[in-house]
Amino acid sequence: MNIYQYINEKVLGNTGGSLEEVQIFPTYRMKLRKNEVVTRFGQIEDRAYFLISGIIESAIEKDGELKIISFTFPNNFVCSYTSFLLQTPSEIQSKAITDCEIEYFFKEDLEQAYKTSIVANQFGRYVIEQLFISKLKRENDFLTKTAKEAYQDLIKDRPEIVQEIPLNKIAKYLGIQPESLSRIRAEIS
Amino acid sequence: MNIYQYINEKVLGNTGGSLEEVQIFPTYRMKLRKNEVVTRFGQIEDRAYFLISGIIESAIEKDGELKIISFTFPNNFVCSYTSFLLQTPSEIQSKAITDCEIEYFFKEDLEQAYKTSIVANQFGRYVIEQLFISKLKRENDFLTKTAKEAYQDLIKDRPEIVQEIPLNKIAKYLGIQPESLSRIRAEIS
DNA sequence: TGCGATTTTTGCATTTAGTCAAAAATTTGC
DNA sequence: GCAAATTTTTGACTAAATGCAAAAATCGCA
Repeated sequence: MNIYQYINEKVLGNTGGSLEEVQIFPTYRMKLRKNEVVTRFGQIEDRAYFLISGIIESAIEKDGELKIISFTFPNNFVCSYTSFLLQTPSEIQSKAITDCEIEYFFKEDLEQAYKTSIVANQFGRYVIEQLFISKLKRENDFLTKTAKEAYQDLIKDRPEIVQEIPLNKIAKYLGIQPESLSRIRAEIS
Repeated sequence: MNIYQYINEKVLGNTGGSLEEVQIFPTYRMKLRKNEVVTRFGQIEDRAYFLISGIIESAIEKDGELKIISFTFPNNFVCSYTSFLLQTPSEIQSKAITDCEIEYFFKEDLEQAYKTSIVANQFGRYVIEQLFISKLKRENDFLTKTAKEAYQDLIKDRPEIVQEIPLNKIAKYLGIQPESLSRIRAEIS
């Protein structure tokens, strides 16, 4: 899937047909090698990326340690959103953790599209709605689950993460240390 | 401030002028007494609320205990967003913790406006963008701060919460027990 | 003003997660 | 296929937060 297909299917709910209506801004493609950084700390984000293939991790940094806020799988967007939206320095770093293929577009072109296109606005709204819902779920998890419950639910709800991502990264995503996750795993089995 | 003024100023960036363009759907008003519930667990949300005056808390429930996800102050929206967006049963309960005055509108009217109005789409996008940014900040807090740091930063960054909200609710917002917050306070002073 | 309800604090035993160090297991690149 | 690098596990100890119970302080309002 590419961005235009995403808009056509996910945003507009079409199951095929012409993609003319959804070409609301130009898009570009690039490939990333494993470990290549997509968006850097301190940088002002002027693009948003759509993941065609591969996996990207997004992390924040505290006292020299990385804390992971998300793993992005294909057919989803990845971006330093706060930086993109407010044009502030990014506190998020996104890195390819496998070879990736991505499609991207520029904030400037998006803003231009927003001025005249309802579809563009529906697109921007839809993407942020989905992201917001995922963050609400995450807040819920932090408030209500022990690390053990969170890990068990991750196995159930997001098996792709447990299968594809090393445990030390999963720990940093759950907000605990790798040693703690290792002990939780020992306890479970 | 009311919803139309919010759209005119915050979404469109106007500093005055006619409100004709921003009357994209009908709005309604109501008053709430302290402790009155706005949105209930299990209910499918068909409205979104804009707080004119007062304070509203939104909470989720786990093992009979409430965990607070937000305190809403005037000139902000409050809603069971996941329920509103996906039309699923609400996992969030919102309650007036002071007497409140609120303005609200119906999802149906919003959806209708989305079909034809760019301003409506810009409005929906803007509101969710702001909420998303606030949840990103909260995720950052959960991942990087100890309870003590979180409380100290709350005093600095959101003094209105520390001033207006009882400590047991603040604790449940920070993800800790009231006893723990009490000990943190004792330690600080 | 005073009394009951609520909120906040304190004490103590327990649980959970963190830290640091090092061993074991696994993966990666040549 | 093997050595180096990385990831995962284990051990001993420490720090942080919880649960429960009860006392102290504060609030609401009649």
